[in-house]
Amino acid sequence: MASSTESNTRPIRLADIAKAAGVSHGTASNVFSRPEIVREEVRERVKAAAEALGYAGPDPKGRLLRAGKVNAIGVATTEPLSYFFDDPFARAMMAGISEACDATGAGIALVSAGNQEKLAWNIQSALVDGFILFCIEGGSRLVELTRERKLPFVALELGFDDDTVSAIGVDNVAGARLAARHLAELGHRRFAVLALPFADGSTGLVSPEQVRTALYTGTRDRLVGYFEALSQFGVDTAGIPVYETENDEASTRAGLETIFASAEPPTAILAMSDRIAMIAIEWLTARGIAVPGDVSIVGFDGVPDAALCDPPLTTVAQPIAEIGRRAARTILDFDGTVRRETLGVELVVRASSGPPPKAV
Amino acid sequence: MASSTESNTRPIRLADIAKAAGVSHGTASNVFSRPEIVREEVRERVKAAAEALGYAGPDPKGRLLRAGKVNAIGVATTEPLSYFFDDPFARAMMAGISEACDATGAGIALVSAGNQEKLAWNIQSALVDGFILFCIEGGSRLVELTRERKLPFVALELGFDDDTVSAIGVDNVAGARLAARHLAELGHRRFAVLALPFADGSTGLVSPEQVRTALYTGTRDRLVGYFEALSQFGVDTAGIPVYETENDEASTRAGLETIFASAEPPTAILAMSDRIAMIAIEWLTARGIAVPGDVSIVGFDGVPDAALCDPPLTTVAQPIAEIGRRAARTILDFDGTVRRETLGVELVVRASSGPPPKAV
DNA sequence: CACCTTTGTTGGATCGATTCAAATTTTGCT
DNA sequence: AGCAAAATTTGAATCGATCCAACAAAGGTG
Repeated sequence: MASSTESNTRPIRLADIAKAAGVSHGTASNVFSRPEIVREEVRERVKAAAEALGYAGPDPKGRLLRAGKVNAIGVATTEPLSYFFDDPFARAMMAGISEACDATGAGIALVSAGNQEKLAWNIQSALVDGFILFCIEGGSRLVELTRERKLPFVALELGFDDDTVSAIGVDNVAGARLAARHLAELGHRRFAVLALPFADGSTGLVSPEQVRTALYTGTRDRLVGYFEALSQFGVDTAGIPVYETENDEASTRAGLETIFASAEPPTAILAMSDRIAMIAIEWLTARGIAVPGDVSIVGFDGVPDAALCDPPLTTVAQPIAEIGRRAARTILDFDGTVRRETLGVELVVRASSGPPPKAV
Repeated sequence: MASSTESNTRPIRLADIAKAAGVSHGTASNVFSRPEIVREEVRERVKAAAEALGYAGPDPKGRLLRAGKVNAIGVATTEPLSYFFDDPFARAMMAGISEACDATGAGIALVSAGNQEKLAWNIQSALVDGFILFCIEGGSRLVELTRERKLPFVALELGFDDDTVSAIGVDNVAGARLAARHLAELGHRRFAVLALPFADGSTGLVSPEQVRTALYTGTRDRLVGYFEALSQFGVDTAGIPVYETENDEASTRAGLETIFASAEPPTAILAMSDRIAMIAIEWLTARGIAVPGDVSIVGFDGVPDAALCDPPLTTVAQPIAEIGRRAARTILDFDGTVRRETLGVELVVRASSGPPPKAV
């Protein structure tokens, strides 16, 4: 019940204290923004007036309009807000973004929403100097929405070929080659791929046609990398089942059901994300299929959790934090140019991959 | 090098398109904010003009000043920004906050900074409707800083006795009693406490004097709860070492060194956070001390990770997400009153606690 | 003492929108 | 056609600050 009596009085403005102190609003403003240029006696008088009236200091809302710069960068996704705190990949990325923001004193505004309509509104009304976009699914919509704000923005992962948008990602082809070569060198010849989305809203086994017309070229590139490397080992890539998941538990499990219903199940799984890989490990282990004894798995991303699961995951590690750092820098130091960066990846061999079982 | 030619032309304003379309700016504004009240013919004309000039839509910076509401809540801490994505407790809390924000379409602005000076500035200039404060260390400073903004704010964990600030926390005394009673009932009689900070910047063994003058009453209350319960079992609480940590690895390890240097080391450890407890488990295990065979440990908080460590941690679970949800609601539905809520906790028994070893 | 600096202060213009009472146009009806 | 009611449109006021050119006062110099 505190402060209910004074609740009808409207907040104190700078002009109010200027009047109270008997100075112009210009001087009053200076007292707060450049105190050194106003005479001490006056400065004290204004400060006293501010104190007496209970002035909260210059309202950033007012300052903002004049200054133009918000000094905050928006991070947007089509997922719910909690994605930023739950998903390991997002978290690692946010750590990198945080670091760059901490260094320059910029703030972070998280932008998302329950539904598409609100998302559009939230992007339109976000008070930020630029956006970093997490382009998971619905990435293209997100890009379109953001483009209309006419603010600098950068997409994480070069999701599409559109050269007009800044993007930071990794060399997916090279990374995928690394993963596939590793398994082939261990002796594997029967593979399955658990893929990320090629397009919005579809899941299931993927046809070459779908691959060719993939909306998400990152997914396609990884597949290309897998196949390139495997071809070099004489593997018939046409016979490899490629199951498109939504990078979640349900679709990954469905994919595994499909793949292992086969008469000749694979001895090695190429998973396009660590998330998928870890779900797969759990699924296989629960069914008594040994990893890597019976089936080897290689993930993609290199999230911190991957080192901690059982068995620890062999994976293609992206420099996630570095991507985040660069993305933030791109917005913070925006110079009007489109910037597309491709970073290198690294194969991290752990315990989820080994030679295929002897007897077939 | 895109768009370098047009970079010197200043952004299009609503007034520009009003002129171009030959209507007043009032009408132009209505086209965007209340399209239904303007005649279709005019509406189309204005939209066409906007399209032609490349207008990005009403600038939120301008709208904000008039509207007054930002529609975002600030979450502040004295830790670096990455704290929100690294710390399990913070993450669970943010998940609850996210949920409430998603539901109402509000945004989240993360506020922090590398140093104290920037922190002050960032709090003063954050564009938010209110704050949620993570009061770890330096909590009192954070509260003072925020209070000056004269915006609604709520402190997480009733860190201090100050009744003028809204706060949401748990019943620390009751929770601590639960933990201590559990261990006493298992037969333990020799205890040690790994505490959270009692005041800023101090660590080490704590004297009763320090406890009495504790800045953080949450820490004090937990200790009081521990001692109350143990006294009932005839344990001499005066002989229990209480080591103040900073809730991090270094100080916790130092505390363990101190505690286990004793001739009669404890058989049970009361840790005031899961973080501390998990660090302790790791430290003990690495030294060949079995948990719970040789030493039992009970944590506090109930972060998700606690269920996954080895052995799974017995702990006093706070309704973390619920606290977050309520905190967000408190800001979102602010009614001018001070609100202090105390939520219940629950003992979750897992494998880190068991009877003390037989032979002493 | 006139003149030039230096230092401080003033008040109008501006940032980009929304709002609302008043003015204007349309529509409906006889 | 005439007139009241309804539907649109206008333009000034406002939100809360910062910026800056112009001015005033004080200090220094020949």
